Amino acid sequence: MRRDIFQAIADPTRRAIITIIALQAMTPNAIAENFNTSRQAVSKHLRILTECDIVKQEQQGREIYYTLDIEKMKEIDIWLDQFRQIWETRFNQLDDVLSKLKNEKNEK
Amino acid sequence: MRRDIFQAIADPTRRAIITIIALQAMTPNAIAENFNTSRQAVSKHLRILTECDIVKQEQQGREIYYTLDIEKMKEIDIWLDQFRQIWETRFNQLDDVLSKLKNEKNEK
DNA sequence: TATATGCGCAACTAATTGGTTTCACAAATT
DNA sequence: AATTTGTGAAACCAATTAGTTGCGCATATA
Repeated sequence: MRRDIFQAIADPTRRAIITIIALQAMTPNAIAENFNTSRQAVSKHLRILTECDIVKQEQQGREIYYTLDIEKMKEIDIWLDQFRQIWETRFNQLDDVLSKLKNEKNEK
Repeated sequence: MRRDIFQAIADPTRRAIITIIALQAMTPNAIAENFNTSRQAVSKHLRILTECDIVKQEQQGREIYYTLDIEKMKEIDIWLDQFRQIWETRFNQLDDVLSKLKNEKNEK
């Protein structure tokens, strides 16, 4: 089974869970109450997120609090870098076009 | 079937295809030659990427050139914004700690 | 005109997914 | 001590996935 950050964020329910536990630690029950899913379904997603190694858990009595390991999100950011380079290149090209137009105007 | 950008980048083969056609337009055959996959497998991935609406195609005779619609990648970037806010907050908190330490030093 | 090439697509397969129902167990509450 | 609550996990299911093989069709080449 593929267990990486891209697999983790592929499912919309999982993305919602990620968004919630990014801000505060939460129990599976509390997460399930936040949107239309059963506790068990949330539990399964949390298991997958754990296997993807992007959540931390802390036991308090019989409750287990899950939080997102936010730093792990940077891996996606890093993958996006390759496009950012192109975005910037295009921007620079647009910049070139603009300065050319400016020069042509000045030369008149 | 879920057909969004997150589904598009969930598969590693698809991520490789995305990376290749981000830089230059390519035919399915040419893409397949670049890594260990059959032409048909690539074709199926291109179909999914098309359904996810992140590729453009241009027919030239019997060849079809596929390119990435790079702008669509920004959707991922936008989703990451929520974490970027937290990253920055943490950075600012670290900043606060540092300036406090500095002040304490000065007070001695 | 006959053959080779590039492609999409349908049919099939094994594996994976996302969900449910049911259970067991530990911790809290009565 | 009995009951309720919070949880993980197993068994099951329908749907989806990622790949293969084989086909048909249009375009290029001989």
